[in-house]
Amino acid sequence: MSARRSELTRAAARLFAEKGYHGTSVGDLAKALGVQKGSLYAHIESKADLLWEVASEGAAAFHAALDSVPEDAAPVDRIRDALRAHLRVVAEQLDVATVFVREWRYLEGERRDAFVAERRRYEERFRALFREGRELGQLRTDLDDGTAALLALSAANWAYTWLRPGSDTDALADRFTALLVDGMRGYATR
Amino acid sequence: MSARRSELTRAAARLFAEKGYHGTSVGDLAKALGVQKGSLYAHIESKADLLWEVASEGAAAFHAALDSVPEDAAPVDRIRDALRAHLRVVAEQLDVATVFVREWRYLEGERRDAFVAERRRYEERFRALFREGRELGQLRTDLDDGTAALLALSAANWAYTWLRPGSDTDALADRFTALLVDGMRGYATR
DNA sequence: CCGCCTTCCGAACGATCGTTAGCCTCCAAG
DNA sequence: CTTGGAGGCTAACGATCGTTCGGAAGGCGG
Repeated sequence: MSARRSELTRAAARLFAEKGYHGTSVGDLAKALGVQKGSLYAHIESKADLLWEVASEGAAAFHAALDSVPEDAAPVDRIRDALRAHLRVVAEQLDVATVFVREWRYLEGERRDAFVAERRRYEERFRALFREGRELGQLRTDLDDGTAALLALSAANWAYTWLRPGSDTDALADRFTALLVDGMRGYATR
Repeated sequence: MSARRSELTRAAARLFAEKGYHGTSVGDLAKALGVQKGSLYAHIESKADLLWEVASEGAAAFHAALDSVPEDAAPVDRIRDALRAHLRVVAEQLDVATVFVREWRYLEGERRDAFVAERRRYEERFRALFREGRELGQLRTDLDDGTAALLALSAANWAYTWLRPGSDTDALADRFTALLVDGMRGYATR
């Protein structure tokens, strides 16, 4: 992919995140590149292509982040690492993450279906961390792991609204993990 | 406000939630009422009025929900009640809640400023529950109440994406609260 | 019965939308 | 030296956007 084309994708991510997909016109994208809007069609077939591309980039980034979590570590450590990895993606690729979380729903047809499947798969991988943690006995055996995963995923998915680039996302993820593990009333058990 | 006008506001909430503010045309709104689009201007001055109205309705609903939390109850109970109240609003007014959480950012000018102030005030009221819980000693004294509030608010604000009308929101809120209080590893202390 | 108010229609407004077309320029590979 | 592709231009397309306007029903209070 040409350098110009990459610039276009980056501009699309930024503008879609800032003004929304339907709030961003092809003219806006052209202006961001300093070009007439008709010229963009040397690079794309339609505006929808850009949304698909940015959304796919987001899916790839989050899956790659989860891939970095070691499979043989202790469950609590894996949960902490998964949260670290997720928040790092959000902070380092905020525009892409925003499109991944909020703007994907303007995808249409089979692209939408394909994206939803990838998104569901990501959340399922996340959920599995909690289920395995309970099954392996490192988390309380009566844990409601579905609720725990939902709570963690809520924090992860909501992060794009408040997380700013440059934040110490590892520390943030560790605070979330500590709270999830020990709670607000319990006392440290280690 | 006339009955017809209320119908229009409800249709706007539904369509803005389903297709987004910029993805909803005045023609779409007119079709929902079975009317020509020009006819809507007997009720409103602009499309932006409807967004403002729905967003304001959401702010009022969430603040009213927090008002229902008794001030003299124990901190943990107040947190549980606040979560219950919030999730109940989401489930019972899903469209309005969706606009309140996601579509408000297309407000412009002083309306946007006013909304942001109301939203910040709501989150601040929520945060105070955790801070007071720590200060009053019912939560661990070394609690990171900012992180705890962020976690709870994330769950609350993300709920519109998965919560369906008719869910048992009280039970849901109780599960969230139990997890926040006791954690995934701790054992019940009562 | 009159006049007003609400509600809607049908038509049109200018602006902007996403997209296409034909033409031009530049540069690198053959 | 030629040629072809990449990238950009200007102009225009039909569609749709949010909004305005004049007129006309219909009901309701005076």
